[in-house]
Amino acid sequence: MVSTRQTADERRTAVLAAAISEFARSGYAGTSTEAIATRAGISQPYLFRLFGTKKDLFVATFDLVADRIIDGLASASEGLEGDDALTAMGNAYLELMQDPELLQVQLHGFAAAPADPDIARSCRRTFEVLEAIVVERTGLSDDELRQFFAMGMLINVMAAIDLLSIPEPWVQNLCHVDGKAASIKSASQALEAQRRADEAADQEVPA
Amino acid sequence: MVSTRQTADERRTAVLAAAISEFARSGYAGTSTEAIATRAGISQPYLFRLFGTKKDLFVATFDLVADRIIDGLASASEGLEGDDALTAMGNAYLELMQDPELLQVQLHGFAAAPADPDIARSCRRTFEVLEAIVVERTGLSDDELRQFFAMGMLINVMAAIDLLSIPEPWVQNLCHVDGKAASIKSASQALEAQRRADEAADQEVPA
DNA sequence: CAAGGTAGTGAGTGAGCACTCACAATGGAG
DNA sequence: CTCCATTGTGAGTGCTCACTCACTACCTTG
Repeated sequence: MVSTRQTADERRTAVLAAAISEFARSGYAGTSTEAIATRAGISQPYLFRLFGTKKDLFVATFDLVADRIIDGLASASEGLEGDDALTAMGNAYLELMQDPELLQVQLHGFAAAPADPDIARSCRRTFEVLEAIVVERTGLSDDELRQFFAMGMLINVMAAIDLLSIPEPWVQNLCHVDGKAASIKSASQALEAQRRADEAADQEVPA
Repeated sequence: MVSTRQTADERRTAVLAAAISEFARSGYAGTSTEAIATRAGISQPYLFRLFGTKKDLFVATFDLVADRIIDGLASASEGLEGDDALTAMGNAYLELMQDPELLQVQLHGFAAAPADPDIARSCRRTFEVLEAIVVERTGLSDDELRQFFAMGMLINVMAAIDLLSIPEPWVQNLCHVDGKAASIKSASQALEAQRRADEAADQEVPA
């Protein structure tokens, strides 16, 4: 091993990065702590020393993802207000599809909420904070606010089921969002590339 | 045992009913076949005889849920067109929150898609069929179509994280959909009741 | 260089899981 | 009443998983 020692905090951020990738793919119940530890380059016992419990790690991962998304929207709309802030935030959320892992982790959190009150709490908190910042920046009406969040959830799902890489016409109807076809197209290519990489990785493990 | 023998098909529908409940709560990876078999009142080996594989059972469950949702929208909008069909379908989807299990299964399917191409295929097929029927009945533009689906995904997530039972003001902003506060309110009460029943069930098992 | 705290792991452990096999009960057809 | 196909199960099997314990390697401070 060439690697030297790191501080616990450095390791924690490395573990969280690995956890985002693994949880994004397989969700809370479907991901093993072993897989995360291996990807992070540490032993599995040390992962437990750093995070205590698989659930604690999942909640920490989910919260980190939420913070990143919130920061993304906040910084994209910095200094703007009204419709300008709205379109800036919409574009920012759309660009998250280029790194679909964040959206997939969020979706897995939502899905896991019925089975675990701690996860449910984190989900609600995410919504609450997002709602507050969107309202503050855009002054949206309830109806528009709801539509904004709804579009976000649709984007989450489209990232999860990889709709953008499907060339059929009914997908086109759903996906050229607000004339932002260009940004979605590039997101599509990034998605496809990652999908391929993931499949390659899947082949390797069983071999 | 008082129970008499049933045909395999009767058992299969009983198993699917049990699977909807269990998968809704804990998702594909988080649900054990044992739990489903017990709830369906059969032994676990027989479940495998009836469905072959856990994944086959999950896909069958997901497809059944999709069919129910599709049938619900289709029958609600029967003989209507344009805006009438649209609001009828919207209301029908909203009413699904009274039985949130269907929406939760759907969400778990979407979340599980990145990890499994068979599940992903089922998810896309669901979208494709829904898109076709909504377009046919309502003649919606791409933009409106997208908004309709987006609202559906938001409702899925709201059902999963149990937003309706939260009395805080920021939730009110999101939830009194299109003046249909009444229908959402009643859905909320149904949700809360089930939530309580589930928690009671959770207490019993460990005891 | 000694001491002590922090980073890090090898080797488990008990429980739970998907799935199997050999076998039993049941009911209808002849 | 007797076959026999179909329904149904008890008792595993091998594997994976979350989590633990006892221990070592390293670095800093005095």
